[in-house]
Amino acid sequence: MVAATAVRRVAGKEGGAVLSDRAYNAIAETFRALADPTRARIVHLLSFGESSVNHLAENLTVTPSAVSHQLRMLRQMGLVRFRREGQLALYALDDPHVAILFQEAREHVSDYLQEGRKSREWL
Amino acid sequence: MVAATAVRRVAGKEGGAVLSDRAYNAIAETFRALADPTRARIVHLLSFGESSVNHLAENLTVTPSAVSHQLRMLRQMGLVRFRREGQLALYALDDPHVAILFQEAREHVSDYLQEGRKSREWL
DNA sequence: TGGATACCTGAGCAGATGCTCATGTATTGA
DNA sequence: TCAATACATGAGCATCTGCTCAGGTATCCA
Repeated sequence: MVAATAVRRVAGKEGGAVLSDRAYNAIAETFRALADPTRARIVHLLSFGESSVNHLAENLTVTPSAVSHQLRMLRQMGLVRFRREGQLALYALDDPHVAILFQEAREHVSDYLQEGRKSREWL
Repeated sequence: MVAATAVRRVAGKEGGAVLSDRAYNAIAETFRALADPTRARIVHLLSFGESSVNHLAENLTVTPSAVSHQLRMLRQMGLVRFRREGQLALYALDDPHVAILFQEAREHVSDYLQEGRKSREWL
């Protein structure tokens, strides 16, 4: 019963309240969108600006088909939006939180590795 | 070739550089740790303070075994740490980035739903 | 109109995931 | 020492994921 008092104060509005199942599902879904190396790379590339499907595919060394599938998922999860320009489909990040999430995870990984639990030569 | 110039400037240190495969894998792994409703709830509960396995299990309405399995994963991924106190294993978040990540995802979901693309009665 | 380019999408498959069940280990108190 | 409590963990299974492959749609240009 260690954190019981904190957990039990189901406060009003923002703050220390336990959320609904639906909220946790939506939050987990957001993380799931970024929980794959290919999608993480897509999001990172898009943080530099909008990009076409083939351009992403070339940079990621994966087939345009695979990228298209992943972009569809990212679209459905509300992380990216796209517009057409001629034959091109130009994708971009949908809101600032997405880039912040990526940056925050990157810093967590950096801190984690700095504690000497793993090698760090890739940073 | 829309975002090509931005992508190509493989800047020094922090900034607009493309990361290594290992970096993207580690970042994706961090998101994967939070990409399940049960684990998202565990992390949210732990953001209020440390907690025992059984206490988490009761609050999440899942078996202690399932919680223990998930905690093991969160431990291996560096999101939580634990200490023993008698028979209890008390778990806590390992670094501030974890709580920030959760909060940022929560805000993303909130913004996303505010745009009227889905219902919002759970917030 | 017809071909080329750019992208989308359904089917299917190998591998990963999250749970339950059964069992093992560590700490406490009688 | 022995039972009880609190966790940990391996095995097994239903389900999900991410990819490839094959085909489909939309736009441009000759």
